[in-house]
Amino acid sequence: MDKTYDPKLHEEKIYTLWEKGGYFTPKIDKNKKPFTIIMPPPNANDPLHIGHARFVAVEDVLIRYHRMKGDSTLWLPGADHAGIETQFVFEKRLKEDGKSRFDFDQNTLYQMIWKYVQENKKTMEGQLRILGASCDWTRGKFTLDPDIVKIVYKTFKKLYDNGLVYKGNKLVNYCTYCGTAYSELEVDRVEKNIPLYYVKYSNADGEFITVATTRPETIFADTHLAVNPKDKKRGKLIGTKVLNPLTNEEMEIIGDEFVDPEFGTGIVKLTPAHDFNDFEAAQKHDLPFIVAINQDGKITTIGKKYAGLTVKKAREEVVKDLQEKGSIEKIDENYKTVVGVCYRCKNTIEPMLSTQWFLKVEPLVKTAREAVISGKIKFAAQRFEKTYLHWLDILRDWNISRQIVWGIRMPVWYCSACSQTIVTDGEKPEFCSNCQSADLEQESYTFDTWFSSGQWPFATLQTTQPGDFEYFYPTSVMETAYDILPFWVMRMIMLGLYATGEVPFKEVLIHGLVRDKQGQKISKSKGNVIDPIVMAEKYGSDALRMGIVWGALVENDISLSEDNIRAQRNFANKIWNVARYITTQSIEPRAKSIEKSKDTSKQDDAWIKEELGKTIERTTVLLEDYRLNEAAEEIYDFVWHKLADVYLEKTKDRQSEAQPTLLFALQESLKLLHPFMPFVTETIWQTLKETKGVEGFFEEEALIVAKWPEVV
RNA sequence: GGACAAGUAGCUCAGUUGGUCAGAGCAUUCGGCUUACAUCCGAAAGGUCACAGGUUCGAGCCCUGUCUUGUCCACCA
Repeated sequence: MDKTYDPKLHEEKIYTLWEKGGYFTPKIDKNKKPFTIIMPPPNANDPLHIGHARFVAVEDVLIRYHRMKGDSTLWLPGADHAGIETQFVFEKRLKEDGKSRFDFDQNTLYQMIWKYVQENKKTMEGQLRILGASCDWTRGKFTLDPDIVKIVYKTFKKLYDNGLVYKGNKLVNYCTYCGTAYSELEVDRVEKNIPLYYVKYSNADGEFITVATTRPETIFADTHLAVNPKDKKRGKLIGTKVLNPLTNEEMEIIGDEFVDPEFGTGIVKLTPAHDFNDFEAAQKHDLPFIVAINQDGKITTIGKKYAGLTVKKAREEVVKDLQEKGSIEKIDENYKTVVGVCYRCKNTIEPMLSTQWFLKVEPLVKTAREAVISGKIKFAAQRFEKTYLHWLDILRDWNISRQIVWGIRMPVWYCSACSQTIVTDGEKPEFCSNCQSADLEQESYTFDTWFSSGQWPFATLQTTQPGDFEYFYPTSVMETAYDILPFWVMRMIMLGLYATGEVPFKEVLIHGLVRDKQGQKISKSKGNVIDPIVMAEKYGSDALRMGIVWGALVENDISLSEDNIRAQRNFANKIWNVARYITTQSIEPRAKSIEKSKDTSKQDDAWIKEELGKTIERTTVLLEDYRLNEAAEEIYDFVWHKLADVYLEKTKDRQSEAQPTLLFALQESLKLLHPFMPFVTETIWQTLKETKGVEGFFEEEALIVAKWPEVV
């Protein structure tokens, strides 16, 4: 054994040993308990980042622990095509080459992205191996695998047939830069300083009222104003008419309680096609929906002289014109308001009237709520239960269609002859079910990525091996970051329950974010990125993983510093040297040894065994409780400060006699530490197996499948 | 405007139902190249556990209020 442990010499070999040994692939055994984690499939558009390393660290600990406990343990890996995310990344690359997505047709673009994603997927899987993920590659799935897609289609058809999916022309959150509609979850709210314009609206008699608005550029499309009917001052305006300051068309003032008399001037201009409040009010009062802004973010032809201008430009022009007419009473330049921006490109989201596919969430929300309240699904950290229920409360019908290329195209066909809509489970119908025409065209929209990944737990297990679904579903733990709780966890629960009648997982373990040394969020722009692969190469995967787990409770954010990782590298070296000492030192009594009393020796032996027992007991309890950081500290403390610092030192002059105890303590320590630091522990195990003089120890063929220690 | 966290040694964090709970790692100081490891060993220093009340025989741990920080939610033009 070398003087220091060098991860580079061992990690790759050890991983190959595991993978070739088939240890990651569980056998379905009715006499054993299954333990299943479906890996949150990393996006196949970028290399892994430090956040991925955290889920690997946490999930692999659980997986290896359960495997050693003897459960039929499945960790199912995957890759996510990550719809808009990937297209966004890919378009950036196109832009670097001076191209855009509009230079290609739908199929060509799809093929190009496909190729790009396949390469990334390979990289990503290689990185998971570097990190030591003991997942079952024979069951690996990709979200665009044909059999997965088939299941997504099936679920969609079922939802459609049950009346839970509908196509509707509604107000949606539309990003004119990404060129697609989103659900409300993809909209970020940011506070912006936007001027509030006070615009005068005159009536035929020359009297005027003032309306406050942040969006003067849509004034030409407005047909109504609104006040609160309970508003004593302005209620009497209801039914009266004023003139549109831009078009001079008559506008009626209606009454609706959504208007806050205290805000602005207590009078609101209604733009039903571009504002959620106004949309609702317009539906109630049967008002017209006039589209003022196109999906390309420019003013429509209705805007006449403003037509074709961007929203920003149009606003300037309109304000200028209104000012010339003397219609602007004042401008509050310091007004701050919250506007929706695209979570991806950060540009302003335009509420737009658009025909999209929606999922009725109400019945799904009901069962999803029930599953958690009844305890069928538990959150390891209870506080997230509240967050989850809150999300369910505010959920609206889910827009599941996206106007992007990269994704699963919706299995919907339109008849060119009679415009019949036909939904299938994937196959193109031969004829129109209504008029028998064969002239059918497929919907160009793709599914929201989360619609398919929401089906991931059952879709994967239904397409891996026969019997998998029956045996491994519902899965044991869903371990993922808190920022995708509403996007993913909530949807998996809703869709899992709908499609299978069972919960997709019994427990949700939420982990926090990885931050930098100062607790700052990690981002490329801040330049504080920690590359997990670089860290693994520098200090070893074990050190990285232990460093991550060590930091804080799983559910809390951790501040990761290189110091932290280095400390764990040192620890890996420590246990390596303990093994080195025990097996390579002369076990003959030292010349200068002092005779110790039998009693003292016995006491020392009993002490280390007792400490070991306590460590095993505590570690096991802590692991069951997902308190990985404490479990890690427990083992660290035993190995370093009890076994090495104390017992090993105390027995130096009687090593021969203490050898069985030393070997036993080392063996059990390796087992305890293995889930956290799999490479160094397995390396030692494999080395010691070959070593003479350790008969009766390290007998299992590999540590990864050695039996978890029990207290004797 | 709500919700949820967190405020404990210089730094990053543990402290599970109130009674060796005042801890760990890193950093610091002092002394050691002791034949497993200098990626090391030995020793030390360092906190009125945000603040103010309260419950209790006893409170970082429970209750009330305040302050600070962070995150999330929210259709007020």
